[in-house]
Amino acid sequence: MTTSLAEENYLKIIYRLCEGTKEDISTNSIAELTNNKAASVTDMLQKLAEKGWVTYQKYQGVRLTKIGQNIALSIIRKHRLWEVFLVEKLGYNWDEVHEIAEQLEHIESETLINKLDSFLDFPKIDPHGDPIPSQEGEIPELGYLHLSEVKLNETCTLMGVAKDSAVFLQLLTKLNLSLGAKLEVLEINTFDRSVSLKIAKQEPIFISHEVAKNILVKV
Amino acid sequence: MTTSLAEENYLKIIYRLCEGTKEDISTNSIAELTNNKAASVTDMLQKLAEKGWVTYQKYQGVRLTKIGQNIALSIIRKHRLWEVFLVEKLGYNWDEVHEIAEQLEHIESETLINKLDSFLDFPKIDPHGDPIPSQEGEIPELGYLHLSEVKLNETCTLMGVAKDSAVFLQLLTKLNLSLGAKLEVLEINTFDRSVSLKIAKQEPIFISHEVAKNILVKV
DNA sequence: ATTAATTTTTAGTCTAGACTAAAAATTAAT
DNA sequence: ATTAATTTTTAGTCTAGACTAAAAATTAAT
Repeated sequence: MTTSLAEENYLKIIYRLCEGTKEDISTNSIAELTNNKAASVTDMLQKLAEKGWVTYQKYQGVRLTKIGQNIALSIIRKHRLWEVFLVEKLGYNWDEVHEIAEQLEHIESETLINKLDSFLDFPKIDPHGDPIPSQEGEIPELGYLHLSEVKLNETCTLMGVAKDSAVFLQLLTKLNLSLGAKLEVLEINTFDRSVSLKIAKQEPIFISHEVAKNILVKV
Repeated sequence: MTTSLAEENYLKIIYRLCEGTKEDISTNSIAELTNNKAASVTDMLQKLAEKGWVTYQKYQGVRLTKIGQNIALSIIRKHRLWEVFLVEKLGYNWDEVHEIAEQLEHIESETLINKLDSFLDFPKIDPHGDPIPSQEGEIPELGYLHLSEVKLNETCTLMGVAKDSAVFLQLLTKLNLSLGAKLEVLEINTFDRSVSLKIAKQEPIFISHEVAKNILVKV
């Protein structure tokens, strides 16, 4: 069965919302991320349920079925592989690739994405540190922590980001925070949970809790 | 102004029909290539005229305006650059890339296509020998002949094809006819205008007029 | 346990881009 | 120069996927 562009976007967003919660997903939360009104979401959920890609009960929220998950994972796989291509081969920065990959992820060709995978030498993570699902939909659990969870005086390595909006990524770049950076938590302010950080041999920098929450690290 | 997928496909096809004729383009000819009904085409032509991309007079046919031409050329540029990418970088054969490029040509990003161009080292022709329009919409006139126009005993070089359906390209591949091949016209049969050909040092081969017509050569 | 607030769904519209059937214009044939 | 055949357009529908406003269900607050 084929999927329309709109359907693919819904599935992708529902997948994202399902991650990290066992709860059913609310209509409103989907509406927010798709930039649609709740009524439009209800409409689409009924169609997706009809096609067997989500389980949906009126007023009770929605979850992806196994098939729905696989569709979502294949879109995420495409999105992340294209991001690697854009950064590695075309020389884009990590904050510039999201919108273009949002378009490329909908190109439909099984062979294309596998040839691309091979051309890129089977990368395991995208330019933001997010894992790339395999062709079978396996996605390695990397077990990263949020920088905001790291304890005082511990050291860790920056492995990825939990958000890839351009402004956030540009801020990290400005602060010299890039994938692989070695970090040491020098200070955690109890008042606002802002963090003072040392990056390798540089002068300490200062980041808000909001930023720390969206940085993924390995201790 | 932005262009929808449907609009882009119409402009591309109108461009193709405009090439090689000074006549206005008929509704039916567009309907045939877009796989739509004539009534749907009329509808769209009115919209395109409204937007200033074609000049259209009821019952009198249609032509692209300068703006319409530029849009069409930018789509063709994208199509052909992606084809080069698919063949050169991902290892596709020339008969496998058309459908995928039909999707990729609609990806919208000025920077993307220029970075791709540079990554591919500014190719001048696509894998079928078709010229790639420049960013400014310049398209070099290559002045190729159809193989069917070459005279008896003349030699020429295969520079491109006038059609890129998979079956046609597969036939050429089977006959060992590829870009750059040196050809000699050994015989032209007056009955059906079929042609006997010598390729470099190989045994002569035999092709129909239909095939000869769709092969582009430089004498 | 009601009532109020919030969330979700239903009912009814709208637009792009397709369609069919019928009408109108053009072109071809006598 | 009419008439017949062909092409094109108009008028009216349909579907996907959005919307608003109102109704219904759920959750929160007394």
